[in-house]
Amino acid sequence: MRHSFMPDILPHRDREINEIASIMVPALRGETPSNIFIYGKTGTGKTAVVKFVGGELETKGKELGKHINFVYINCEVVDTQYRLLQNIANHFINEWDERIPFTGWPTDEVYSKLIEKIDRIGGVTTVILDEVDKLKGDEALYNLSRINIQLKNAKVSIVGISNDLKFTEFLDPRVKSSLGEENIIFPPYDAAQLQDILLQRVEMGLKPNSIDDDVIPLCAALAAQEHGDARRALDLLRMSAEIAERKGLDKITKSFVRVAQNKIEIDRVIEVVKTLPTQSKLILISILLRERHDNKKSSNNPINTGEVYEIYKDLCKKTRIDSLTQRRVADLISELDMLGIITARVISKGRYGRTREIKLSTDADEITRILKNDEVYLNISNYKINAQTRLI
DNA sequence: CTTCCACAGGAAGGTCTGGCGG
DNA sequence: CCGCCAGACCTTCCTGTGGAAG
Repeated sequence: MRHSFMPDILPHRDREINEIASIMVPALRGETPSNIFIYGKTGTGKTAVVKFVGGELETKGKELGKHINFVYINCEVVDTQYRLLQNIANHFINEWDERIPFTGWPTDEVYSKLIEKIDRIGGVTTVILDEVDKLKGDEALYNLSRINIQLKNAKVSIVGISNDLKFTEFLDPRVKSSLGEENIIFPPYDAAQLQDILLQRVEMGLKPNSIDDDVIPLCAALAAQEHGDARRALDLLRMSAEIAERKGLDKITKSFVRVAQNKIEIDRVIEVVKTLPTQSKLILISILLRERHDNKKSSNNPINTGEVYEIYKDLCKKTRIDSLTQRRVADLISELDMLGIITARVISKGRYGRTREIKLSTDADEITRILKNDEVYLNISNYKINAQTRLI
């Protein structure tokens, strides 16, 4: 039930599979397929579909005695030109071949070695670049897209996968046109489709009758809200199952899904808060202090940018950390908003100006717990805010 | 209808770091 | 080892603005 598991049947992706297959199929005749660019949000099945089609073509190729190779590279891991070339080259390793070291060679030498290797093997090689947007610099893409010019005996095509629709906008135009010969967009799954995906996995992974009827619709609905992320849907189901198992129960119920959803959310917040840079932490703590002060008085006046900045400045003074300008702090507040740990909405108070209304989007106690052992927080935790929103 | 608050948020430019080619 | 450059991170300066109050 892990999302990394790849089933033989990918529900609701027939159109995409056919489309990609029909673009790639010239490879079976030894021709170069067009380069493809694939877009889609996380958990829309991009990687699964491409790997699936790749696998099918590879076996078909073997039947027909054609050389068809697929090289899968995740650019988040392999993010420089050198390592990209090295990785592709080392994919075609065999016992009499030398391995290209992970550092030390000039880049062009790796490049020519790669050409030599691909040429010797011949046939059609498809390089799949997952998360291409993570690749540093477009030189690598440029070189790779022109590799065919130097090949005598082999063909190379490229499949780029990205979840950033705007990725190509700031790409070298030459790379853009050569990579974007074919564009495919993976739409998000809707709730009904997610249900089918979950049902398929349930059949494979769970005993019959171990699941309440309303569990799958709930998982699907929650994941559909999360831009139709199948990965999220599977995670929810798997975690609910694990929770049930840990409790020694043999039936998954709706309430476990809620717990799982909550846990996923908290885990995310923990991860984000822990890795926040010092200044952002201070800002978050300022909001936290202010919110706590507010609750105590049970007066519920909203927090705005100016207030946060005042508290923040006080905190900086007390901890002898250089304070940033309000302009910068405003940006950091937007950043916290984007990370989903606070919500900051622009409102107008008429005569009394325009500002952003800031709220923690996670429970204040939860955040306090996360920060409990934090170095920055420890120096501050004993401060409170008085009626004039000054730090005491 | 006008005023005017308390910022939002764009533009441009400075500083620092880290990677890279020579 | 050095100079160069991109990109992250900030500052300074700025213009723009929703809507309650007058």
